[in-house]
Amino acid sequence: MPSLRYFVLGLLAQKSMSGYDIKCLSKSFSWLIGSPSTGSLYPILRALLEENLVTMEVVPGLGKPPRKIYSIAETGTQVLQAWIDQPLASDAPLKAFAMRLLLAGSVPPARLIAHLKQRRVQVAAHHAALIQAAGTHVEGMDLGQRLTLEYGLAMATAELGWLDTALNRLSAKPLPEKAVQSGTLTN
Amino acid sequence: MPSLRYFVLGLLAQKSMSGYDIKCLSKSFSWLIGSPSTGSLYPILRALLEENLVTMEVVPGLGKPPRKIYSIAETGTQVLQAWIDQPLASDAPLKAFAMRLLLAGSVPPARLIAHLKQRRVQVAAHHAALIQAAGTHVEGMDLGQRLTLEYGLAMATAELGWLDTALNRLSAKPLPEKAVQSGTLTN
DNA sequence: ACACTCATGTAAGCTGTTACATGATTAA
DNA sequence: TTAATCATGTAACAGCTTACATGAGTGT
Repeated sequence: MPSLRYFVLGLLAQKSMSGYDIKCLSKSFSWLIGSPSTGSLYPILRALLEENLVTMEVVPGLGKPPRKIYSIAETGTQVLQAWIDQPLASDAPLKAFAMRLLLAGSVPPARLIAHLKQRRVQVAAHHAALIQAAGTHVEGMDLGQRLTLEYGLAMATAELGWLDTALNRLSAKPLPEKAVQSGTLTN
Repeated sequence: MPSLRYFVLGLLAQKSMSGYDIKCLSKSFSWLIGSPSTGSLYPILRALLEENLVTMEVVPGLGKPPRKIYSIAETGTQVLQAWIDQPLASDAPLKAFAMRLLLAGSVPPARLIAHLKQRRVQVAAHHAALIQAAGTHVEGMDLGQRLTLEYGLAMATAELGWLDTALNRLSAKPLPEKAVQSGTLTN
């Protein structure tokens, strides 16, 4: 589960980059994923290099500090694939899913669709659990619990909606399952 | 930033409970918040007790193991308030917001509204940043980046929508007199 | 007989952050 | 000259998880 390690490896699979580049790129998605600190990023890069999962080339900067450009190696792609192939835990947080989503380019289309479908099942389960929680003990719930429940439902509904549209776009055939009403996510 | 510590304290502010109760309750919201492991929960409870932020009473179980019921102490409410009063960081993850939302019962209405407004501003900023990222370099983006961007936009839009409805509901009813006395509430 | 829920706790370890340290280049 | 961006790195530590350990009752 050292997810950052594989996340970095995955980014290098998309494109050869320096540690600094990785920081900048992940900052764009920091709301979902959070960007790694230098204290974790650089040691990870060195470890990946020592294990021969990546290669490194020093590119002297033109009026800038020299940059260490890392590229994924053959062993690295295999290790990455093995990591991506194992499904996410059912209680995986949004962050873990978003991390894998960002690596979609390294995933064969069929597997990508499988991942999204699996996520759909898990989010639907959490959605159902929240609805059930709302039904069983609404009486004894305080303001915080009620607000959080609503918030969770809104988020889950939105995610289900997005997953459905994304799946429709990515796959030619229509979904056999009943589509979720997505009126709540319009704005 | 030992958020779990204050989260536990906050739950005890809502209602006196045992460690086990806290685990069960937070499991209901585990998708958003994640439920603390025993390895963190029980040591936290002991620490809170030793610092006199909570009190403890052993209730012998009837045909069940005895339970240790923790209640918040006066010092605890003060410490909790001080923690809640400081605003969330602008890059605070969804999880951090949901944690505070669950403690809404301990927050005076005016402050709760201020928190939601502040969150709205931050989510709107991230939403705008994603849109801008989409505009500036759509060309050079791979599948993963495009999907993650869409996903982030869908989530941010949904959250903004929920925040707006929640704010409308919360600010509608309670204001017979002037509820606003400090300028920090407005945003 | 076996496994599960209720209920507590500890020890070792992993993952990641904070804060520091370096140094060159460019803009106010 | 002061600060900011680019670019790399380390050491100390915080925070949390995993896995283990205990034990009574309850269900199959």
